[in-house]
Amino acid sequence: MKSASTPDEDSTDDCQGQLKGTPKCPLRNMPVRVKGLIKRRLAANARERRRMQGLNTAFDSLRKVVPQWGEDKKLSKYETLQMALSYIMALNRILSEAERYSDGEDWSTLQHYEQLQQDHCQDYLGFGSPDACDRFLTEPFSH
DNA sequence: TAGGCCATCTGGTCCT
DNA sequence: AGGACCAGATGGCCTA
Repeated sequence: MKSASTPDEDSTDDCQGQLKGTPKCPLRNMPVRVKGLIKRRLAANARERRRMQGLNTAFDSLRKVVPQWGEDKKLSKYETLQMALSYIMALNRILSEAERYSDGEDWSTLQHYEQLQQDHCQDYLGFGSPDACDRFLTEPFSH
C-alpha cells in the first residue's frame, strides 16, 4: 500500500533512516549542521507517521460503531465520516421522537416504534428502499 | 488502463 | 527550538 521506503521507526542514529535517492548511510561525512537538519527531518517524518497512524486507529474505531453491512468492503475515510454524520442525526431524531411520544400512550406500541425506525432509516441514512432499511435494522452491526 | 484510495514525505505555520 | 497540525506532491495497490 505504501510507496516510499520505510525508514526505521523513530531512530535518528546516523545510519538509520534514509532519504529518497540517497546512499545507504547518508549522514556519514556530512557537516554536523546538515546532519542535524536531516535528523530533525527524519524525526519529524516519524512523528507524522505516528500521528497519521493514530488518526487511522480512530477511523477504525469509528468504523466499528457505524452501521456497515456487506462486510466485504470497508468504508473509506470519507464514507465513514458521512455515515457517522447520518447515523448520529438519525439516532438524534429517533431520540427526539421518543421523547415527544413518551407523553402519549401510543409510544408503547412496538409497531409504532418500528415504523419510526423505518422512516428515519430511509430519511437519514440514504436508503432508497424499505428493503435496504430492513436489512440495516435487523442485521447486527459489524462489531 | 484509468480512477479511487491510501501511506508517506515534505515544507509551512502556529503554539508551547 | 521543537512538536503538532495541515495541505500538497508522489507513487503504490486495487478494482471496474
